[in-house]
Amino acid sequence: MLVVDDEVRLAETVQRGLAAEGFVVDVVHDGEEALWAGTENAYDVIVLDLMLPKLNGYRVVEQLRARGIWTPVLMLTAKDGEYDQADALDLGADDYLTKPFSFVVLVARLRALLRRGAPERPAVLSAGDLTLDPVSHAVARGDVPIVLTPREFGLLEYLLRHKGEVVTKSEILDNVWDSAYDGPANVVEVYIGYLRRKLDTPFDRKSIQTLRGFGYRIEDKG
Amino acid sequence: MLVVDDEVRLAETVQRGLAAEGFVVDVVHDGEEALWAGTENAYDVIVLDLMLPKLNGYRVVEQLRARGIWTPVLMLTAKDGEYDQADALDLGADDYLTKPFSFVVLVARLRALLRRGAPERPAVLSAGDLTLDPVSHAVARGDVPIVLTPREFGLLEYLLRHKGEVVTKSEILDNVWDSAYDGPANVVEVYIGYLRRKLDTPFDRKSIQTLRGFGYRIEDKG
DNA sequence: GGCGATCCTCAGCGCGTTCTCAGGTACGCC
DNA sequence: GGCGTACCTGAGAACGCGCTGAGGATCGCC
Repeated sequence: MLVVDDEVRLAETVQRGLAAEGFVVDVVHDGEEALWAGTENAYDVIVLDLMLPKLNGYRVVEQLRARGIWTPVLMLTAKDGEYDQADALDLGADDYLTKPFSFVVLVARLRALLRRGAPERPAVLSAGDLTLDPVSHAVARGDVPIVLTPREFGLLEYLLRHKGEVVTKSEILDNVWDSAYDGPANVVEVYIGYLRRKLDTPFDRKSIQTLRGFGYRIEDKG
Repeated sequence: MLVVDDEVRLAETVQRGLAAEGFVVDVVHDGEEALWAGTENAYDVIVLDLMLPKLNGYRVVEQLRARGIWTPVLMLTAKDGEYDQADALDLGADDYLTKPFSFVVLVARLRALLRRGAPERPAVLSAGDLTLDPVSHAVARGDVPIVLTPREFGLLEYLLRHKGEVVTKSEILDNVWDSAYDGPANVVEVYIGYLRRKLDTPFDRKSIQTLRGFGYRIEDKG
């Protein structure tokens, strides 16, 4: 468990109390340390103050989620406005607690979070061992990350969202390219070519099938 | 999308968040309104609190299902006892989420529901063990996929859409070939030949029958 | 300004698809 | 069985789709 709070004494108190409850607790005091610690270690839960030096709690959660880290986060907030709570939840926090809080409530909420386990990740698109995470903009073949340009990413995302279906070149142009675009449809072929090069070498796969006269299709088996 | 919750502020927060995700959201605050709204409108998904004035969530789902309305329902429950969740699913809910929930989880679950509910593809055409899926442009004899050219595919699709009927060559020319085509009607014979070769070998079938002087017919038994 | 990354255009080529044609085959009728 | 006609099929030519490499335009960054 990780506790992040810039009020050193409060953090230490919480740490001692949680240790007494049987938790193993790391403590850091600013947003950058929190991000680093949260990225490097597989905590089961993170207690995160909203007001932090260097990087506030919002940004820490945002960054963690963007990196594909879905450790449950309990947000501590000194304010109690509706917006702050909503913002926290929007950004991917799983629960929040308004300061000042009672220690037993904190423990109860933490236990609840642990019981629920890590939240289900937002849908990750996939085809075989090829994965695409729309949230973190990450693409990988198995464990090997693949770097795509924005256009390539958009094209692959569209194909994966229509996995198993045939998509025509004009459908692709309508949905992946700007509506103002009216150049030759040949761009699609070019970008399919780029994608194939990145997705299939050196993996020796044929991710994207051409159906001559119809369009393209990406299959579930990848 | 319909959100039903008697906690007005929470409902509004959820509405705002979902709107930001691109959903169109109606909100009501008690069970009777929910039932009415759910009956009158064809929502793609309903988010339903369990504890509601007038008619609780269980009853709403029950009533909706009894009326033949199978809109996917995600149930929100403040309790987290095993029984409640099981009850919700028994009564016809499609998923549940325990309060408090994180927003990203809600969105992820909703997307999952929409994905699950959506795949109602248009009917797959078939004749015996021969299948043709207009969406994926896939043709198969049993489990064995068959690759067809666009012209062959169009011809087979037309025959299957008139399964059991006799279609004349001129009908085929009018509907499968471009209207500008005015060459010899012999092309139809040629393509029937291509199809037979691909569909019947090595399967030893006679998919397409010739009715001399009238045209062709494809039977249900394939 | 130079440089790299990204996006797009263009022309050439390979090859799959489409269609034509001619000759062979099978059906139906007398 | 013989004949006419409708249908089938193999070969090959013409066409056009899709792939690719080269290169220009634009933009952000050092």
